[in-house]
Amino acid sequence: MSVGIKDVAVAAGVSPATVSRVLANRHVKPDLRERVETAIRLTGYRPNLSARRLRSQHSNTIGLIVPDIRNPFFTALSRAVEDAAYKANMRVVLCNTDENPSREMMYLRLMQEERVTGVIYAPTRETAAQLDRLAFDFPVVLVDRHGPAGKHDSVVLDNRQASAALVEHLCGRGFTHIGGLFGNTSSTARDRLGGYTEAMSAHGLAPRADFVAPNPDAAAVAARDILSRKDRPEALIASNGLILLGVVQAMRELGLEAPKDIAIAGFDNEIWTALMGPGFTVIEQPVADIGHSAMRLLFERIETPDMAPRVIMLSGKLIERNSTRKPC
Amino acid sequence: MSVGIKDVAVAAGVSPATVSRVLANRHVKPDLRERVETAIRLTGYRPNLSARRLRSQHSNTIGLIVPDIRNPFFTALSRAVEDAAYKANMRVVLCNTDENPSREMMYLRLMQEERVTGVIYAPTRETAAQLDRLAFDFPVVLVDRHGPAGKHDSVVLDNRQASAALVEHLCGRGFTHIGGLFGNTSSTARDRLGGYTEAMSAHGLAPRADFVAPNPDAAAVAARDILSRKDRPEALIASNGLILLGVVQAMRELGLEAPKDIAIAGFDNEIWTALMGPGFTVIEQPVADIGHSAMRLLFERIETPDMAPRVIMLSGKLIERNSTRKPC
DNA sequence: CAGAAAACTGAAAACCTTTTCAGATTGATT
DNA sequence: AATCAATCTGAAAAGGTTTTCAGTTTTCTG
Repeated sequence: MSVGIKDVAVAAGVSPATVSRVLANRHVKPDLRERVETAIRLTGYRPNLSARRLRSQHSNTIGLIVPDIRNPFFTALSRAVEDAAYKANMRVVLCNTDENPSREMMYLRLMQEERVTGVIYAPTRETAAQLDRLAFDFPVVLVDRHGPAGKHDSVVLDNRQASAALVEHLCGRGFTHIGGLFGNTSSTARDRLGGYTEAMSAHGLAPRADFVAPNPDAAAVAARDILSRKDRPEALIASNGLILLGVVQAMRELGLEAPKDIAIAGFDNEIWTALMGPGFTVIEQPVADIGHSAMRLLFERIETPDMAPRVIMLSGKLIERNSTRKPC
Repeated sequence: MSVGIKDVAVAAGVSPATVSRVLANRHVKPDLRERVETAIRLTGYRPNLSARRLRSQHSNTIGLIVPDIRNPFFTALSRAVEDAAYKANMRVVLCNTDENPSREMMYLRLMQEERVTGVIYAPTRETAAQLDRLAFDFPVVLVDRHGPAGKHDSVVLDNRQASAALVEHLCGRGFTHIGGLFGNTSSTARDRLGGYTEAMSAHGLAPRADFVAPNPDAAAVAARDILSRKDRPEALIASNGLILLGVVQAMRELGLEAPKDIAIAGFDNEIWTALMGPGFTVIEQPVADIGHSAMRLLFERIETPDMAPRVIMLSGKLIERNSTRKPC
């Protein structure tokens, strides 16, 4: 029914092996090659990737495992990964874990069954912690989040530095009572917390951090609480774009405005951060760069499996907007 | 090296066929099944999906072809599709076309080679137009956009109605000079234009439509022009979320505010539309529903290949916010 | 309890390629 | 012109599973 390499071979008066070689661009004499190529065109042959993968033992597939593609950071990441992948003639299969360790495990198992060439993966802290106990048959590059101390290839933002930069910025503008609202699932949130705490201490200020599931709704609930406290902070740092959104929502509900009632700073330079209200001060992540770097690391790891693990740390860029202006 | 079904068979003292049957949950006597299952556990066997696909001739893979995953509508759609897919034990491979017909063709060809079970696809108008000349070996469900008159399974918003609802709403609030900024690549934008034009005419009003590539930057450029005209409209409709974003950006640059200087309405109920400025009046699309319906259609088509094509048309929901309040 | 039907199992074929191996051809070198 | 190396080609094996076919065991029926 479907036309295979054999049919092409017959049509071209040649052996299947030769057709295969033409397809793989190996040396076959011009006249034969010619005949095969027209035969391919005539028969409308399309290779069967399953067969090809089975025999050649590599899948041309990379897995992308992220918490939730709806987080704009991961959306942009996935786009970068997909572009790089298809340029290298690879497919991307997409997996959302919802920060759920058991979903993570099931997807990792799936990647194994799929015999993927490699995986790009943003693990929860829980799974990341036992990452070296897990042994994979494929290279894994962690992205946005790291595993146990430098044991795995990874591409992350310099989160401590970025977080500290936010604190510096707020201090520079005269704020001293600076709160932070951090995600509770990722190493990234932890690192941002670390940078925040250190920088606060360095300025002799008392850190005051809260933790929350990294989604707008949960963040809004927490933010409502923080913003309603008697000792409401003068400034609040949100540890990612979704949490920032929750904070903004809570402020709206409480009728508060930045920077008049409280200064706000966060992560992820989503379009709306520039367009909404006063404009929000954020750390911009080089997300396309993160994606491309991850793919590069992956390819290099495939090339040279025994290389020592590498951690690429990219720096964020502080984008100052009016949400952190000191109200006169 | 890798443990296969044969190794399991040996370990269990049984034939490979039996192992296969256990795996596929077919009738095999309890004691054998037991032995096989422990053998599987002991050996750490993981099926090889390529081999399985090659032999069984179905791939458990569905392709998702969208213009750009970064468009939040398609992000949400992909999430819905992925959820449904993995529930049905299928993988999703993701393809971004950038509204580029040649990329569309290459991805469709790829889907063919991948022998996918089916494809969910948001085509450009250009490719959609010749969709019945293309013959695929797999079922295709169009989503968000339709092909030539009801010839293909598809799930779309009732775009004409939704667009008309926006016009009605604006008329009801006393606006008469209502402009529209529409995308220029999709059937959807066309339909929204149609609804807009009709509804305007029905009210004896003159439609005034502009067209633009459906991304924020292009939309901002066009919007700057529209908003700077001497006869700037009293109200402006943006035909999707990205274009709405461009409009908002242009307004900000020009120092205009909704609804004071101009009323704004659009499509896609992104979080920011509720949170930004006055709150933006939009048509909310039941995007998760669209994704699930598409998957359902796909599965039913696989089940019953000869069924007549079906078009599911879902209605949008008008969400009134203050961007369309009549300024006193 | 015999015979028929049903359920179960294993050997081997099949799925479609790529790859290996060996043979054949070509081209270069003496 | 003969030899050697290099290049090219085809036959056949291999990759890991499912499926078919046929044979065996069990269950059911009368």
